[in-house]
Amino acid sequence: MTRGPAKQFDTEMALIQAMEVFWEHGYEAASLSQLLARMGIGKKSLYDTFGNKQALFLKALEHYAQTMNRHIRDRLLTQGSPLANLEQLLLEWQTMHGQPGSYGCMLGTNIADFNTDDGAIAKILRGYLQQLEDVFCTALTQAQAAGEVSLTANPRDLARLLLCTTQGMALLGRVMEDDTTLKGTVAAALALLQAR
Amino acid sequence: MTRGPAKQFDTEMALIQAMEVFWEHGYEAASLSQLLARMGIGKKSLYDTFGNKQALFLKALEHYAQTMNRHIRDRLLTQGSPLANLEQLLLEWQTMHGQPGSYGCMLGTNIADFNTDDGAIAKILRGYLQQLEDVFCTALTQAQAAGEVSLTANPRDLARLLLCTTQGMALLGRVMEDDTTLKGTVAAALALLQAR
DNA sequence: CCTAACTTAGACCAATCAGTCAATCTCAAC
DNA sequence: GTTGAGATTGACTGATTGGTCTAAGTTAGG
Repeated sequence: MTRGPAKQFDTEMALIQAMEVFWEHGYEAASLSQLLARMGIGKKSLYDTFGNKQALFLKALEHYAQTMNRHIRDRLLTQGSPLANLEQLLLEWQTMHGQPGSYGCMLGTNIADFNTDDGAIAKILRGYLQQLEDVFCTALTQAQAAGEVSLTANPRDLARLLLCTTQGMALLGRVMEDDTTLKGTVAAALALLQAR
Repeated sequence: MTRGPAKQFDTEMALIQAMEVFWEHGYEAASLSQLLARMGIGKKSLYDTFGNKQALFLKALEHYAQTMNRHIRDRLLTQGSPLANLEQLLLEWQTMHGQPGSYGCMLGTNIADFNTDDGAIAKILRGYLQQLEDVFCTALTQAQAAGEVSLTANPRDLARLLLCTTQGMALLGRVMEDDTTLKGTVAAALALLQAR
């Protein structure tokens, strides 16, 4: 089939390294030199393999979103009490983004770089956020069915609230010194959800 | 006292223009050319008047934070029902950040550019966010005193939840096409606060 | 073995970045 | 009116940006 030598690097591994740089710094602030250094490959290899910076970013973003959304879906839509699953997820989110050196959520971090005007990429970001909202909504509906959340609450709106809150948590986690803010946030959210 | 001609531009006006650019694009992405164009002044004038890009940003950030924090304080800690005041504020926030072309909150937008490692600026951002949390906490305590919010709720944690949620709203407003997400978020938040 | 397809390293490109400086201009104080 | 401090303009700096391209190296297929 193909002639010549094989690639000297693992494509998927390099993509993950690139994802980490974009995650940490955002699209604009992630320079090619940083990307190349972390990926451990040459400039030409990057352009031959991934196209250009934006194409690489899109692949990295897709990898991040699919991984995270699947993880959250698995955590929420599993056996056991829906509300307890949600509680587990929020506590995990609090721990993950509350520790120093947290980079927040890659979706949120990059929203600043691609506002509504950048049609294409903004649309992709919206899609992933919508997926997240849908998972939350499904979980909340199940919690209502299980009698764990009041039936008077609108699960769709509640899911939107959860989306905003979790994104805000990830964002603030980037700048906060300790996990006080996030711990309080999760405690209050759980208290509100459980009280009826 | 001073000799020579007066400045040909209004310093405070120029600062506000600069603030808008930083607000829209964030610190890193706001280029000097954009700043100069919007401020309508020459490069030398900028450096003579404000120091450098970072000093200009700090002044712009301070102006933004003081204006916004004072506005929110005025809205919340005024006469009338504390909970109704909070409701008014959330609806205003929803309207402001739900419309297309919204730039979100300047604090949140710039968190991505200055993570915990950038000690000085991160500290300033934390300070302004803390002020916001404190105002929320005071308002919630008043709402409890007025019997509008359950006494079992922890006002400090509730304030932290409000902080994360409002920052998340401003962030998502940057990328969302319509105000559906934000409207739902506010509706759910108000329902949870009022239910009791 | 030998060649052609493929990869790689690094020189190179124009554009832009933040920031500086010298020359010019303007006007208030004396 | 003269003078000189302050303001303005635009050319200029070195570094860095994302991206291209040439030349050399490597290895599989015939």
